[in-house]
Amino acid sequence: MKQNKTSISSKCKRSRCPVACMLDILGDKWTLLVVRDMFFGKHTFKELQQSMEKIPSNILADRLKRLQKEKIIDRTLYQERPRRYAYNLTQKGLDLKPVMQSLIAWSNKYNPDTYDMSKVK
Amino acid sequence: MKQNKTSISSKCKRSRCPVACMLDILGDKWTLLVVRDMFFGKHTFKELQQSMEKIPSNILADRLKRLQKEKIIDRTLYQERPRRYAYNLTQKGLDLKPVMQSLIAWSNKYNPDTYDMSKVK
DNA sequence: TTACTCACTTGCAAAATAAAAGTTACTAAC
DNA sequence: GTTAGTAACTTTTATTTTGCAAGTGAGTAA
Repeated sequence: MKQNKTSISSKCKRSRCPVACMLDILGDKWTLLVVRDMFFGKHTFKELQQSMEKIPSNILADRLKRLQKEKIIDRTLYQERPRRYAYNLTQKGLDLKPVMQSLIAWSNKYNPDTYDMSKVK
Repeated sequence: MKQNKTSISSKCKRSRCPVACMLDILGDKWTLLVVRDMFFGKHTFKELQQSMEKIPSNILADRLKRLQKEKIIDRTLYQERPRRYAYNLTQKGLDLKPVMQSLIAWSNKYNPDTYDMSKVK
């Protein structure tokens, strides 16, 4: 047990509120972009690094570790010699789809400059 | 016009992707907690400051300014002498409800330590 | 032997966040 | 009219996180 501030669960950093706990994991500018890319078929470090927002490689490495720790993605060796790894969404990650969809709908509704992503289905 | 990196809209900081643009506004640990509190009837600086995650007052002030700038909330003087202000969700803010709901559902599904928020309807 | 690629890691400056204390406008109590 | 108190912020300073550039290690290909 790490903290005991009148018992906040070990999996919840600030409170037991579902919104707060979700933000403890995904609340930053990059993590959901990595998840988005994986929904769109990007799986390797390089592919993720090349997407248009140009995530710094140290941040990408850090976020991939966090996402693995949270079991939102997993990493598998898909090729020995040379070793190559593929990141994939777990069921927990795939279940973020409704979050992605609603947030995309909101963005499209209020920011006409954003493009259509109807590929996410 | 601020930037012109082969034309990224002035409202989109990193790209025109709806996910990225949403994260440019709401992608941090606190902003959506403020929105959550307003969905639950908190309207004054003090009420927002007192919620259980204990947001630092400078961060709260900053986020309230950003949310106003983005027209997700507005600020009204509800009492002269002494001056008191109330923050309220605009329609744009209210339209974040599906995002909140899906994210709460995801959190509840995968983190059993999070509590029920069925009040958000 | 040299050049190149992928998947990271390291170092350092810049920016954002956190905690505490301070400010302004006003009311209420003594 | 002086002291105490409150709401809504702001300021200061220290700590943490981020961003950029460069570097590393395992392996391939020429």
